[in-house]
Amino acid sequence: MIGQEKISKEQLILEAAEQEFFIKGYDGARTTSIAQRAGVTHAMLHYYYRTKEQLFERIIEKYAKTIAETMLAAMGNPTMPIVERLKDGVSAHFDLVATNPLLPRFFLNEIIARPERYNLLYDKMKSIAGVLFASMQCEIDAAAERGEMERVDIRMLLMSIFSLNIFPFIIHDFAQPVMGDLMANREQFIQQRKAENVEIIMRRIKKM
Amino acid sequence: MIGQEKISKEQLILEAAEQEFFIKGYDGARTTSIAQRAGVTHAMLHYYYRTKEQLFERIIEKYAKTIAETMLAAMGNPTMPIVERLKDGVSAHFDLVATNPLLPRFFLNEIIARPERYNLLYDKMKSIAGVLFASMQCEIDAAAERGEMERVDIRMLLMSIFSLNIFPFIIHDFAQPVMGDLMANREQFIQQRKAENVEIIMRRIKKM
DNA sequence: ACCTTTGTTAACAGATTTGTTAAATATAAT
DNA sequence: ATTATATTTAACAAATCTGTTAACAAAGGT
Repeated sequence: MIGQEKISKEQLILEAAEQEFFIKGYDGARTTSIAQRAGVTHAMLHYYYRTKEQLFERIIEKYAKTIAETMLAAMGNPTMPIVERLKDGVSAHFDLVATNPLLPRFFLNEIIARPERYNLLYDKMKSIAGVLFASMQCEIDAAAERGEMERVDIRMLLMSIFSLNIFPFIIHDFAQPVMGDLMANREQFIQQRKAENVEIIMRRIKKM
Repeated sequence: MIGQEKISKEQLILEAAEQEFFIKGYDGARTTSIAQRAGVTHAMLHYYYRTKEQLFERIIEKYAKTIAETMLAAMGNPTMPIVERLKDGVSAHFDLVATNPLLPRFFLNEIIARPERYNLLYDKMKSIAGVLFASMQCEIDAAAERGEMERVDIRMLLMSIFSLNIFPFIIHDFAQPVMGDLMANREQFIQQRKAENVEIIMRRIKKM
């Protein structure tokens, strides 16, 4: 059989689980349904991954790095001057979110449903965020002093960036039917939305 | 017993179900857990509400109007001039979201997990939105023509408003630990966040 | 006091779902 | 070819969860 790509069943199950978990969450997902989606019996799922829990953890592990990188991307390139850096951050963060559009909602839901599970993640984030926030705030204050931008709280600004970049993907399927032609072409809409978010943040920090 | 408020068990169950469904979603919620939270046996839950499904629908019914009103509030007061109207809309929408901070995430999740359930809601929204969008866009274009504001797409602007007003409540519990003192006082943070969102939207539409 | 309606409990039944096991088949190594 | 190892299937076991039922208790009206 020429050109017949052979993907292992183990891999098929993992991909099916991803789709199922992302849409229905841990509680809503069924091992039998995941197996069915992967085209195998559910005994196979347990053979490769033992339990639903372990299968889930595999997926969490797989995406933990993606999430961390995405959030870091919003901080932009540290070598740039702060205004450009923020512009770059908005754009880079948006692109990464767009690459995994279902990930934020999935992850937030799981964290809210079982917060104790993610204590390690928290501690890591807290220490990293503390340092980053401080240094960026310092740069902002200096730039504000020079009249290059408004003095803003970096935490508020990042919350705005996350809101603007993530939420449109969360409501995407809900909003599409009521938005007329605006979201008809997905690629086009995403580009427009990115430009809009950059514009909003740039106007927010522009000295007036 | 003076001052001893007596709340019916029927009501206690409904309130417990609300909390449970809001946090864990339909699939994650357990009728036994809801009953336990309400301080009754789970047979009582079935006695009053027959099935988990019907109990869930009661809650959906209860909040459907709230959701519709909240979204409409973002359109502001139609008698105001458009710039003030938008400012009023951001503020009013934020306040309503803040009143039911768990509602948006809950509702979006349920709609995404079972879209077929909400077809009536969709049709109603589509017809209402179509008219409202058209009239607001008309006002914006007229104001832009007079140089009072930037010409923007009302649908993009509303998506920005929804994003900024809703997302902070979705990530609230997740963000709090990493934000230092910023979110320590909830009331204060909410006021700051509202002011920030108004500022962002006003800067977005300001003529430059 | 008596009867009716409503509320409450405990025990249980049925369905669903996760997970196991043992036997059968295929694959690879020696 | 033979052995060992990996994969696959079907049947089953155990746990969980939803929903029912029958017996019992409380409240309210006549």
